[in-house]
Amino acid sequence: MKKLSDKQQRMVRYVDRFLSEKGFPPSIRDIQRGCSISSTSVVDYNLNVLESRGIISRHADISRGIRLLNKSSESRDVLTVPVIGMIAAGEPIPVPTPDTWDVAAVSDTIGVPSELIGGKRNIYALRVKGASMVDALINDGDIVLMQHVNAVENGQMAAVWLKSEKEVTLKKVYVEPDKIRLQPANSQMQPFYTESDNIEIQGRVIAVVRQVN
Amino acid sequence: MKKLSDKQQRMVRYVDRFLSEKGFPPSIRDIQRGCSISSTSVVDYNLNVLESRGIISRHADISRGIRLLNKSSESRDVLTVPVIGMIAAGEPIPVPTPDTWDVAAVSDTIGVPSELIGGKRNIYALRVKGASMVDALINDGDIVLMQHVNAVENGQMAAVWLKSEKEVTLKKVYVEPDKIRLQPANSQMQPFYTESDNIEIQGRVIAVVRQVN
DNA sequence: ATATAGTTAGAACAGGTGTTCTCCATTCTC
DNA sequence: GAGAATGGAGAACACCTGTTCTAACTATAT
Repeated sequence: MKKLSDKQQRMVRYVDRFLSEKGFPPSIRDIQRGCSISSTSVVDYNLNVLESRGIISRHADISRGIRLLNKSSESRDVLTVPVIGMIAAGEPIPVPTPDTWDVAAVSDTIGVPSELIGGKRNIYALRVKGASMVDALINDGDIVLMQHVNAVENGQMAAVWLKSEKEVTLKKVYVEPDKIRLQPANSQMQPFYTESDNIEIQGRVIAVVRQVN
Repeated sequence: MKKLSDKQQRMVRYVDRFLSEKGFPPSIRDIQRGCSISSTSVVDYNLNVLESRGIISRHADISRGIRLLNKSSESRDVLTVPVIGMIAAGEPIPVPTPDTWDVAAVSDTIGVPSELIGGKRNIYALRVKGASMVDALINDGDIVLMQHVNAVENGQMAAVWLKSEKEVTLKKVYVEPDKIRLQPANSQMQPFYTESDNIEIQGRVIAVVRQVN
């Protein structure tokens, strides 16, 4: 990939700054003035070069129809997800209540890029306590992003409450004839089988975030 | 505060959707068509109402000069981190170059809440390929946030290149008399010892992000 | 009913803005 | 040096688009 000319780099920076300061893209004549370019056709020419390199996208005949690509362009905002409690092997996980969504009632929150959540609803977070989830490749202190659901599709990772064992575990859930197969995320580990009426789906695992040290 | 009319609510939703889908604001005639409004002057009229209520801001005589206000307060900062390659057991990890930070050169990026990074510099991301890192509780497909450094403090998790084994591994690094101890994150696993001149620190692990399913 | 504020319709105007055309300058290749 | 490739200048055109004007239509209160 050939390097961008000095002028083209200035233009990209200008568009970026303009966009974040004003909230809408610059017109060609804005770029012309902002980058001290003598003619609109020069701007047009270089914008076409930038588009052919996939750095921006343009929309013909649309004012300010410039868009910076490569910028995780879609909803690059952070959602604030409440960390409503701990998850450990020996106890059921906390369940979100209407109260939980009150800003005041939650002591801890975590910022999450909205792309990780992808529009899902009923999202909350739990902090993992203890090393009982290592077979799900989840460590002590990790944050698990959960979606509050009562059932999951085959193969989805879920927080499962084992009634007779009085234990919660994070496993991929497969419904098989007459029984349930709980498969650890670590494929080197053995699956676990149990009766369908021994389990209770407490939530679906959306993502795991671990901050090291 | 008086309630917004049905039409005004539709307009706000339309602007929001348009903005996140296209990356630039709609024109008045876009809104007119999108909300099935009969006249541009009606759009103009209601936009003025919305502006006087502080819901949007407009810029006179500027095409598509509409901006949604309440969004800025919610979107805390996300850093866009380049995903510059893969990390696998058998090969050295890609190292960031000045080129890598070029907007054009990076194909993939990930949004990360700035709190995860905490002001650190030289951050990049790698996608994990293969299951060779399970003893670091890292799965195939996980994203590893790295900091480009040449040395780490005792006990910090690092990407270590083992020269004689020709292998990269993610371990906690401890300097001991005459040798180096590489400790897996999974405390149930055994540490690995090697000579100090057999290793090369390629970067420090900042965080791990796993998106499930 | 009358008045008033709020809202809508339709059209036209004027400036903003993307586009394009022609000519020119520089650099590189052969 | 001829020619191609790249980049630039200036102007003009045509459409996009914000704005404005007039007239009419609701709704509510007087």
